[in-house]
Amino acid sequence: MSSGYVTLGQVAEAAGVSLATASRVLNGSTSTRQVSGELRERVTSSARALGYLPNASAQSLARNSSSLVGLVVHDIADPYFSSVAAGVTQTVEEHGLVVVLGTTDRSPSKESTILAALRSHRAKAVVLVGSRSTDSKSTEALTREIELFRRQGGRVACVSQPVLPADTVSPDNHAGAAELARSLIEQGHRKFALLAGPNNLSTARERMDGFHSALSAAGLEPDYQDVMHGDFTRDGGYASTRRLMMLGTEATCLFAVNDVMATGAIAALRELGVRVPEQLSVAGFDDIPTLRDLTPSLTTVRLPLEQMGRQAAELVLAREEREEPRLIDVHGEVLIRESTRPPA
Amino acid sequence: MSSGYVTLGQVAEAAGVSLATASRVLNGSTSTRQVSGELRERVTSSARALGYLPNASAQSLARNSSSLVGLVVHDIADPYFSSVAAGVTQTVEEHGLVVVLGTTDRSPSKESTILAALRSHRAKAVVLVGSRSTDSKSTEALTREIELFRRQGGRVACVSQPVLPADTVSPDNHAGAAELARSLIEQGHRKFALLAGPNNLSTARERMDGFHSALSAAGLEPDYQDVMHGDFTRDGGYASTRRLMMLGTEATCLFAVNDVMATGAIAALRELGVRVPEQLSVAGFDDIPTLRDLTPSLTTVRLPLEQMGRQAAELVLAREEREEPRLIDVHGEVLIRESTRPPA
DNA sequence: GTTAATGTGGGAAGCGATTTCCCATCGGCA
DNA sequence: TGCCGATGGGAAATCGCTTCCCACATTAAC
Repeated sequence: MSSGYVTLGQVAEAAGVSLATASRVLNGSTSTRQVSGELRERVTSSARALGYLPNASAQSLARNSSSLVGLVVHDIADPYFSSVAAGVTQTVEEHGLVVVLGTTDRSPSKESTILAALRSHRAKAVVLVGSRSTDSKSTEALTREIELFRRQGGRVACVSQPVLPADTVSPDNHAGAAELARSLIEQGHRKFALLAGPNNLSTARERMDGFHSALSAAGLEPDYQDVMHGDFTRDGGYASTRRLMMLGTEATCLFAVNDVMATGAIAALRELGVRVPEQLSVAGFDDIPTLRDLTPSLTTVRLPLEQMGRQAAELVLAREEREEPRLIDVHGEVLIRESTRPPA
Repeated sequence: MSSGYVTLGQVAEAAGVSLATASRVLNGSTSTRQVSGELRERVTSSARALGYLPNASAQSLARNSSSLVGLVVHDIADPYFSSVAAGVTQTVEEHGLVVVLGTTDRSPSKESTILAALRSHRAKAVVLVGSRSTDSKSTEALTREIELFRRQGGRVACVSQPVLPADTVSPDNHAGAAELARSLIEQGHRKFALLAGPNNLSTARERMDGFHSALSAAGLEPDYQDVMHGDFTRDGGYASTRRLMMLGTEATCLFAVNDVMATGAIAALRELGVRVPEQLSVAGFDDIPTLRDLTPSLTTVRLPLEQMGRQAAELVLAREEREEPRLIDVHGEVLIRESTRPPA
């Protein structure tokens, strides 16, 4: 009573039935087994009376599977990840399961560690959010970890990274960036500066590629001197932009591969006395909800982040056990707002 | 091999020792027991060779305690919570533990559900973030849940809510809001409009009270017609502000009890053609990192959100088992920025 | 009126660790 | 040489729950 736990055995005893029966009742009749109504009632009521709460560890051990679902992000404070995380969390909780949050800090080794922990807990599934480095070196350990995870019956889904043979919710970065580029060209821009991401991240590269291909299609040669590599963070965007401006550029429009970097860029430009969009247009990607109130409002490519999280979770929690890894394509909608305008 | 798990038994067998010995080695010698160096080596190496990974459920069952630490927030997409969450997560992971994320959606019943799940998993501790309703009705079940949780040996810490008898990291909302009010008065403001939070949330009320008390101290009577109640969300702030302006106000400064609502307020004012700060000053509270790049930059009270998360986690993970619930006071620093200026 | 089919409850064997005893062995010391 | 206290290792009991399998009963089928 004071420090004790109520066990199934105690419930069974109180109800005057065997452990097996009590278990059956509380599990809503395992498979086709039936329990008479009267016993069922006795068990449930004494369980309630005793305040019985099953020991999840014991259940996991016996069932060899837990009610845990992993959610792996790089940085939960980053609004991109927190938006997706919100979707994942909602869905997982709706299914009566529990979210285990792991943050990688963008380190592949940490990611492997997290996956191992999930494996150790016999997690039911895991949703990997954000793009990973694609160079085989650092992916190797991760891939093996994932392989082990699914060998245990765990399901895996990715958001924004069709790297692994797993269900994936993938925004069409290439098309979105290309469409954005076309809109900017249409506005009259001819020379662009680019705030790229780390080159080994698929997401970053896809957005760059999409942007480039649209430029090429329009007969424009991107000026590679105006490409700065950032790290997807606000401060990275800020620093890269300062560097870019110090070096000097003739670009009339700056495309940052995500909104967070674009935010840093605008901050840097303001400090340097460069007015946006009058002197330099700025465009981003993602349409981060928290950043929608920036001034000037960001021209960007909208991604339904929260919904993507929900879809990934659904994918991984779906009863159906399909062979083919599913790929859900997400369309990004170009939003022309205040931060871009036709060049002077 | 193909679908199997490696158990401690297999490791022991491979090393030619008993289960007990293998367990002792892998746990770094339980209590004062020593294992000879040679055996120790044999065990660790065959564990590594076999790719042994302990079954966390089995460990939890045997030890009656898991490596899980709960993190409960209202809405992980809200930058306030994601900032604190980042701090908590960092610290928990540094300790080699695993974070279980629960989102309440601001519903007390969901919160109880989460706590029960944590109890069921024998979580080591839980960090509750964000203020809860203080009316006893909805707190009752939660309090009981918490009581049960700690009876099981679980530790509890709260961030920003010294409601329960638990370790708490609490910003000094009253003092911060008062200091902010004094600064605004010093700027020359005499009539204020207030975007309050839900009245039953301690955080919201403390900030209101602090603000009011500073006004009174300055001989100013707050005009209660200009108090709008919001819900801590951006859209709530937006809607309340529209309502406020429709009703008309003579205030020269609008104080929103958090940055998120202030953001909504600024958006509404812009739509209404009211210039900030020229026509109306706006101040917030929290200094949300993601919102620092707003234009105009927000006058606010800075709270070290991430650090608060870290502290709460430290509190709950500290080895020392102190009797008195600890209370860590966090000072909020007033930051006068662009969104407020002396009235015309 | 047997035999077979079905429906229900209980017994007991795991699940994979931890941990408590208990025993064997090895020195040390008288 | 003999006894005793350490010391290191193993057998086995748990932890709380699920589930296979058997027993008994009731009813259906012939």
